Amino acid sequence: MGDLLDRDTARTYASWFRALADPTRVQIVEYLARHARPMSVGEVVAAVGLAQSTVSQHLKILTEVRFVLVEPVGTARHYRVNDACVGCFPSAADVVMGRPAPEPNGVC
Amino acid sequence: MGDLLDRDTARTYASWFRALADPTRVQIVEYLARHARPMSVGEVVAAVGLAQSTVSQHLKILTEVRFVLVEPVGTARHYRVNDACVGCFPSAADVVMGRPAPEPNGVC
DNA sequence: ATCGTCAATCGGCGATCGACGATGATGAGG
DNA sequence: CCTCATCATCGTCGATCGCCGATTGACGAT
Repeated sequence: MGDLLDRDTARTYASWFRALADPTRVQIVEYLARHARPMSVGEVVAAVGLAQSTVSQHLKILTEVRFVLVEPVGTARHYRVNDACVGCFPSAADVVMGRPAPEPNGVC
Repeated sequence: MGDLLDRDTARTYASWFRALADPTRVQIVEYLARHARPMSVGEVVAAVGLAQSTVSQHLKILTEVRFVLVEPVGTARHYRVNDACVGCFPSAADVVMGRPAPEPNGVC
């Protein structure tokens, strides 16, 4: 076992990339980004044509890494892309250079 | 069913991100990158401390998107990071802007 | 030709994923 | 208070994942 990147750092990187490792989530993110205004779950459901519970799960995964932000509005919840994260989202170059992964919990 | 990013484009993006969506693969890529010279499977096995078959599987996934290149050398096979792909690897900004995903099969 | 080495592939196992329907929680409006 | 609307959560199912040991295949050396 030679010298490797810290397992924790690798895990953090993996969790970032995993957020976009599903085609439906890619579509959801692009959809949220194109319509600049925050969108409700129902709108996303209508867009992707999957069950509401499925969309809710995907949005949960995206918000867990703070790549998507949520704000309660009445009985609805509005989701939008975290513009700060668009820039800080790890790149392949970050991995190759062994840079510390951006912490999803902290400020991006 | 509103206007969405093409499913194929989304799938291609997802396959890119999936390559780095596992901590072991992140470690392997960083390991290959740091030791600039092409490395054999056995060296990677010794580094990560997993079974040879497991490492072989990970390397297969990484080479399928051409993010890692392989070259047969005698009975061994040498793996290295595809430097061209380090720059072309899709970013979160690419997804947000709905840009066409780089084709893993073509020239990066 | 045979043996040893290196790595890909196969089959299996437990864990996780993506999808669904059903249920539960919360807030707005009558 | 009750109802409706919106969304999260739960339980389940089949598919895939990550890992392993064992086998197979390809090559170099004896």
